[in-house]
Amino acid sequence: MNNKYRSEYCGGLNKKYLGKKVRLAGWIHRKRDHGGLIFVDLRDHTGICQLVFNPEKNKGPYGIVNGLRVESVISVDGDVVERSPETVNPRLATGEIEVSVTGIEVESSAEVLPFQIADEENVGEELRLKFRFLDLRREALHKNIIYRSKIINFIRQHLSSREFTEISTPILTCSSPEGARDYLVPSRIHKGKFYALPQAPQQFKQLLMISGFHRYFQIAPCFRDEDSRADRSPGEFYQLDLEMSFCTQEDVFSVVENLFIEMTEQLSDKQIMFKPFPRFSYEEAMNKFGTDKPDIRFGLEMKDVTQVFRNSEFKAFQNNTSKGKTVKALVVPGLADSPRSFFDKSEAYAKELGAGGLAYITMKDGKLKSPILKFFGEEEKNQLLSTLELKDGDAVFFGAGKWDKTCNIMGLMRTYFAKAVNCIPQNVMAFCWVVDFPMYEYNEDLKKIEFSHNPFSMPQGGMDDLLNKDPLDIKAFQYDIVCNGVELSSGAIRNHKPEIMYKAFEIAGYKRDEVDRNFGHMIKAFKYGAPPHGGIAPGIDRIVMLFSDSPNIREVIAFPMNQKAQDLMVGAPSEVKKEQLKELGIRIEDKEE
RNA sequence: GGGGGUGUAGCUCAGUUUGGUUUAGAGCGCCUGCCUGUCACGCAGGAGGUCGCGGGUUCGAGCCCCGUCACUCCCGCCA
Repeated sequence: MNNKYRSEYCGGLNKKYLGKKVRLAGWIHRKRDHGGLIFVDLRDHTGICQLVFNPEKNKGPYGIVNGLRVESVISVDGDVVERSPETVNPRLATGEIEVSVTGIEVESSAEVLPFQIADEENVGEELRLKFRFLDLRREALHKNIIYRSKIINFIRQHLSSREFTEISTPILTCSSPEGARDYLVPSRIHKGKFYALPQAPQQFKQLLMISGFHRYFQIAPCFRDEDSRADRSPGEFYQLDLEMSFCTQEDVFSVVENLFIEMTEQLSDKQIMFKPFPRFSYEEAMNKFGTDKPDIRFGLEMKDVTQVFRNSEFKAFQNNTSKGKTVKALVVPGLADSPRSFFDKSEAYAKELGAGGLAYITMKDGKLKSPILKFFGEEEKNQLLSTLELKDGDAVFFGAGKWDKTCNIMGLMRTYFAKAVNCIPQNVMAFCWVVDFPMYEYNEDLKKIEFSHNPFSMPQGGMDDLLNKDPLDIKAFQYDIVCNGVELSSGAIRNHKPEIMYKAFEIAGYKRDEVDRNFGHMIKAFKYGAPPHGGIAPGIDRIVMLFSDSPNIREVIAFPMNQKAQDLMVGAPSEVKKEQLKELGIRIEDKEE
């Protein structure tokens, strides 16, 4: 690094350099002009160092820096000198010394910036995205991107030393009928035909297992043309895609748990709440937490009280005790004394989520209190008390209706109350596995049975289950890993047996020739000797988000798109020249309503 | 496609409750001047506004009403 621009980095200077001549290069972070003396905080990627420009000692450099704005790029020569004790800045790593400048070279003089780099003040996202190269200079974002690099580097080293081979898979591939909307790329050579960008390297990684690669991973770009969320960037994102051959579900769990535990311990100061990671069946997760991505940093588990109201006079509950319906209770300590307005507000939120209402009972001085209590018989009250184990100060909220919808709503209320009573611990990682996902689900709109996840997952009972069980009761070797209520990934042990695959597709309404047409290359591959295999693909962006406590996925991506899948900096997507379209055989239809 | 929030100086915001203080304010930034120990330097002065856009109500609209656009959060969607 000793070249014409610099001999040292700004952040590395200290008393050891006293008396030495150094050359530094970087950005003018701040400038303090005292008339007869100018201080400059010079910033490079390692930190900040104070430069002093004194016109009595070196008139030239003083005059030049005097005319520069912040964020201009300079290279300076100077002497490292000790600061007098009263001028030491303990907040700066280099605060004991400063560089008395003897020469300066202006590499780039900066215009007035659209927003300030040195300030931490919030700037509107639109402007930040438009000037992303400036936003990336700011400490918060800069730090995140470096952290992301560290995480990815850790993953590479960890997996490479554990028999995993990193292999790239195609970006231009072919559209598949399942799943998300594809991004299409027109073919010039084959007019009217299209490549698709991969939604995930799913098929390729399975083919790699068939190719005998034992264990594969990749930091894989994935493309899905779906709408964004705070934790879901539009268009493109990255997965840690991994797959293992001759493995069971346990083997995958072991590798992934190990990875996340070591990553957390080595790259963060966060505590892992539960080791090994707890496991919940899909059904259990729904029943206790009302979601398939439970946040287990806090308790507040839901309890099922359907049986209590089987013969109740209270019809609002009794009507929801038949098959497929449920009555759920959520006990929240410390809310019994809340004002009426709190309960009203909570109910309003529940209704927003689609609940009919939000009945509640409070427990105070050993007595139950509630507007609905008069509808309950003595036996019901006793059963409730024993089921819910109510303590003084508790409030219990009820939800009743169809099982999945009610679980869902009460699950969201659980999070709502957790925030209300402020019982979510910070700086912890609560990982868990959700297992035993159903193989199929019933689509109410289309009145048909569909795959609930990946069609290539192995049904737990194999061919036997497919032949003999109610499809909706069949479980798959399909699992999710969840942390702090964020779904990091889905994974599965795959179905490597063609006959079971045809049968699985048949149940979802695909005829044999349809399967051959859409997935023929996969089936064919499975016929030439396929090892049992399985894997998982945690989202890199979400991992970095969790580790860096970022509220938003754009905070961990160097050049993200906005909510409408536009890159405001380069202006993508953009129109293209007529000639380009013509070459591709594409004509744009007039926009019409 | 649907629902919520936001939109006022280059940036971050106040002003909107209850329409009427004149020339719509503040901090930061910017420009000019002063300043040799600051580190968010300080001091003095100055420039900078289609109050997102369009329409309406009114004697009068940044403020009320309708529409629209942009950004954002959520639902749908994302095996």
